[in-house]
Amino acid sequence: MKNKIFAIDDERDIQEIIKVNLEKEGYEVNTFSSADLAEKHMKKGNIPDLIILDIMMQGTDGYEFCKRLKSVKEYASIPVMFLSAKTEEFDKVLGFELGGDDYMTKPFGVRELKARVKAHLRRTETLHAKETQVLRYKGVELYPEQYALSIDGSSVDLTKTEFFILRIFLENPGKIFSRDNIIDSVRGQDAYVVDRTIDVHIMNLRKKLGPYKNIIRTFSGVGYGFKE
Amino acid sequence: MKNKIFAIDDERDIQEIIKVNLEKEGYEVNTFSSADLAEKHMKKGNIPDLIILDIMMQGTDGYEFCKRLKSVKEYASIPVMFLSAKTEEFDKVLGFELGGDDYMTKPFGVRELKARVKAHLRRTETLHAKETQVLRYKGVELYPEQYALSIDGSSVDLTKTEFFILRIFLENPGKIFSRDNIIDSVRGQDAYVVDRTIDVHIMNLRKKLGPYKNIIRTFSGVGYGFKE
DNA sequence: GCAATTGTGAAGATTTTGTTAAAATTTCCA
DNA sequence: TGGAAATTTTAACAAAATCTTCACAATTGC
Repeated sequence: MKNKIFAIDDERDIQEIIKVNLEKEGYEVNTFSSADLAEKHMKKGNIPDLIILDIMMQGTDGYEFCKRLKSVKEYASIPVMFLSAKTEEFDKVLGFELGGDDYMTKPFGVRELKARVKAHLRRTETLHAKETQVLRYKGVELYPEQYALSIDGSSVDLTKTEFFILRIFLENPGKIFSRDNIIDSVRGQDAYVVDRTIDVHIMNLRKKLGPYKNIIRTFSGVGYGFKE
Repeated sequence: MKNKIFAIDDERDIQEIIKVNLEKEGYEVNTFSSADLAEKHMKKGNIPDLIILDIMMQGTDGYEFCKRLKSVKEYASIPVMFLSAKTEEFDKVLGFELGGDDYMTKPFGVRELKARVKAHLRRTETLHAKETQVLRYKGVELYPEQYALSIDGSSVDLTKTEFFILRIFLENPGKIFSRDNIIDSVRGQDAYVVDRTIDVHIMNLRKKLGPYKNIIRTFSGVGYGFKE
């Protein structure tokens, strides 16, 4: 999923440079000419993954906005990169003191900006919990990451081959696979086995599927498939 | 608890400036004149919370060191701040590409350095808190900060390799790791060992797990994993 | 009904893993 | 720094798990 970035700066040119370049990197970029506008947008439930923030602006200035942001638990973990014409060390230190995560000075290099943005997002993405994928049909659940099958909640062990066969079925409901198709996707293109071998795997799979054994259907003369 | 910082730079003066100023802030600072020395220290179990890294050095240079660090799961989350006389945008971008988290150019302002260090530690501390937590499953308790394992209350010594393997299992319950996955997270990306080597580590681990040896399950043709 | 196709149990072949001991490497300590 | 101890890695073989085949029974489709 695309990472969302807010660029808050009262100069249209800067907004454009940031937007164009970061979108080229595959980010979704929203630009705002003031912190107040950005804040309004966030209150509507539009939460960015990173904020690029000018300091001197009409209305709420960057420092103030950052400080406010970091005091709200929901927003505190969003990285804030200051981007300002203020080059004094004092200004930078203040930015960090108020909770900022980075500080770049104008004029800035686009490539450095992109690199820094990427670095911050890299660091935060581990925080975002990864959800495990599941292939499900009724009480049958297959967890690709875990090579595991659960039938009505209780787990069943599969062999590697059984796992791959069941997976191509669940990934392609309705599709019928010939025995060649099946063995190809499980063992690679140039593996040859006797047809009866696949039948045996199917049989073993059906045994393990218990009450759901009929989700694997036989199409005489054609092959096997999963059909609801 | 004090945050530990490694400052790696071949100039004694720089080392001193960093050490003195950051210690004033309450950090524990270790200085090294080469990345190789720092790495040796880390292998002994001395893990910093942040690394300040020069680029041009004798032996392994900063870029190379950073890249290697980020490829080892154990070290990947440690923030790396480059501190270099190389001011070209290209150099900065490269630093970030290799997994760096920040880049300051020499000469640098001490106050800005302190502010940036603080910002990085602020960001990682929540993550870090989780990392030093005890990993527990039934009577098995793993203490990440001391390579120690306790089984039903009595402590068992683990070797470093055993510790890391057990840890990735306990951190990812249900997930299955191939032998390559395992050795990669323990030794870094481009380490090659024979498959049977991992089996031996697993066997030794199981012996030490005593009554809980079966929490490490074998998935034939796939790898190993921890499953409740 | 009959030929073709599929289901099934068990035996055999193959692959994968477990285990031991010894070699190579690293770490530790005097 | 040298050498002992600890650790990691490897090789060789045993054991286990998995896959494949075969023979024949059961089923399907015309």
